[in-house]
Amino acid sequence: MPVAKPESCDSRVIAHIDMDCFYVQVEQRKQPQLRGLPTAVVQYNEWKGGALIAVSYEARKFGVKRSMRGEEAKEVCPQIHLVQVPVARGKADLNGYRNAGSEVVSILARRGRCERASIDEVYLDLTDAAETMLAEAPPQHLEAIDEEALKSHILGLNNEDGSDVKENVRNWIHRCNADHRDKLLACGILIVAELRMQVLKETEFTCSAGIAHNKMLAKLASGMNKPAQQTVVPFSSVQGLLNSLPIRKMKQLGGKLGMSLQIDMGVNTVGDLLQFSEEKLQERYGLNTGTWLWNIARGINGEAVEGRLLPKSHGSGKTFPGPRALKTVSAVQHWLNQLCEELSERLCSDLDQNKRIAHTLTLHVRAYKSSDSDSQKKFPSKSCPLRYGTAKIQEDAFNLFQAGLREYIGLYGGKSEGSHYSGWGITSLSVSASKIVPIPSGTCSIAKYFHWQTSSHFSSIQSPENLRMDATHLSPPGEESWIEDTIPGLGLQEQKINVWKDEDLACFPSKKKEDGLTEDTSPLLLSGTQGCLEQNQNKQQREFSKDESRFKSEYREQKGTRLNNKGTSSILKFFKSCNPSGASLSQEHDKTVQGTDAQLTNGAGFQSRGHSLAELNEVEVAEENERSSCSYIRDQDERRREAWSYNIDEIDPSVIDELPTEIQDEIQAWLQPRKRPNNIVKRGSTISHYFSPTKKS
DNA sequence: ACGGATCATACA
DNA sequence: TTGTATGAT
Repeated sequence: MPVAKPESCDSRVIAHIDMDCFYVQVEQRKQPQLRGLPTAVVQYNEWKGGALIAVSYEARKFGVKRSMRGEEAKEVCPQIHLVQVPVARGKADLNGYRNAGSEVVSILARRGRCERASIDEVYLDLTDAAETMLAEAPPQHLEAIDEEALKSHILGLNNEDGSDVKENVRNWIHRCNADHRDKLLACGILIVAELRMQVLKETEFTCSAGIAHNKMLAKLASGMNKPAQQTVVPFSSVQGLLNSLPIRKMKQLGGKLGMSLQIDMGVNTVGDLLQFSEEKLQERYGLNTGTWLWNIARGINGEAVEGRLLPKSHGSGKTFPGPRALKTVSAVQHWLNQLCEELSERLCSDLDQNKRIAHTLTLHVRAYKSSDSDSQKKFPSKSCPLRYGTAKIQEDAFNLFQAGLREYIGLYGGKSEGSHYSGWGITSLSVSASKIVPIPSGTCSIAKYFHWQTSSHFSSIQSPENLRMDATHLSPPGEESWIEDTIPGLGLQEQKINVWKDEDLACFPSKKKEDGLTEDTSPLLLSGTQGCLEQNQNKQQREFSKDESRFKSEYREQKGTRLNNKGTSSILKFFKSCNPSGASLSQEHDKTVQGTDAQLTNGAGFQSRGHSLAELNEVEVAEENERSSCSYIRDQDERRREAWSYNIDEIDPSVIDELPTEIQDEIQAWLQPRKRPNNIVKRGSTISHYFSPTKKS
């Protein structure tokens, strides 16, 4: 998560975009006659009308809530329209929503670094765009302010009784005596309003947004005025906002950690945290979490917006509640096959569209044992190298299950194979694919080279040195050759030639959006004049009094959580965001490579420092690939030093000042490493009980 | 023994 | 590296 005490003078412009009841909107776009009507999306219609997973704002007026059953919803709102989630292979199929989310992301990524935070949320770093606007076309001098921007909510802006709210907003934006931060936020208002209109125009979806100086505040703000509105958090209103904000409303504090703060420390609002010294918080919650909390209390949150448009893993799962628990191995096998089919399909799409390959297959199972003494035991997760091809994934997943089952049952749990009840039941199955890395673009020949030479693991192909050599001395392959050239590289996972049989190649190389699963995702221009956003001025204040007791009962038992920082590479992002061309969603990693030339022209001041920008970019490109392959984060700084071939400690400080600020920040971060080992825990302090009451110590 | 299906990330 | 746990939507 976070850490590192970031600069308290954080003048970034960060936006959090949140789609309004997204699944409902997707369904309403498919069935436009549902627009404006109370609607909910429901899955699994058979039991009590299914569970609601998204509710339109019209339906919310009637008291319909998420996590109601369909029948309950009908009771409070008889005229509600319930739309079922599509089902494929006996399970919910969310592909339509995923694809719709991608449409949105590809639009939002146009104006700055974009991080896909979930299927319907993104973070944007609009700092550069705002600074540019401020320099070239400052809002103060704008005669006309966009209507959508004027509808913004600005926290702390006092609207006197008779005053025209929009006029107040206009004045705030126009204010000439504003400090730099407020001026940047004013630019953010205009940019986000424009982006939201663009999203509406191109996708027919409305969204809400928060605009602030960091992710935490932007996220907080985006939920304050929904739907289809945006909220701004000026620096001057931060502390006032936090002082009365219930602790659980803060992201990451909605669970056990937040409950511990409340019960163990008497912290009810974020403001209450201010009483505690950083040391005190560290003492109780560890160095990283303690520092993070200390910062949060002050509205400080240095987490960077990651430039990531694609998910880092894919999963397919299903639950089998209560009576439907699976009790035979063959039933498990059947469902595993279904799940693996879906997963395989998605992996093929990812490979085809994004040129990425997953390397690890993981199986998660939830099970119960009826009689056994320790029915508390959990079914162990298992993972193995991922082999492409549906049949192989199915085979491997099943093997993982059997391995897990043996452990779970205990060394001797009757061998009731086949179809006899043996005391256990499976209540949840899921398969997932992770460690997804881009196919090294332009490294096909290098892949061959290392293929014979080393025992060839993919990661070795992607070490910075290798990539650098490649980028420097080799030319990119033809469009068609990458497949043959890359496949040998794939053989690195033990299996050899038969990895790609005919069967497997079926989905390749151009498995289009067939399957009928994905609705057509072609952006459609609005027919007619749908020009105005919905005017649902339902000014229901965010009630901060929800289900308070939910956790209190549960919280009697155990431990907490640790929040940590991770390394960031803003340098790469700096160059990325310098590239003005819109990010094609399907090629985000390609862009980092191909963008090299364009980036060369941007870096101006950099070259004079004795290192060609070409070198720098190659290194960064390599590291981008490496980072995506995860598990290298720890060594990143060391690698950087080696790659740059001089000691970071010897950098002349005066040189740093001339670099772009984003890079300055990064270098500062290197100079004073941010992540501290979290292992110092005092005995007898709250933390020990917080972390492991039930088990071994 | 229902909020279901996905995601991300930290820690041991 | 794998496996577990937490948290969010």
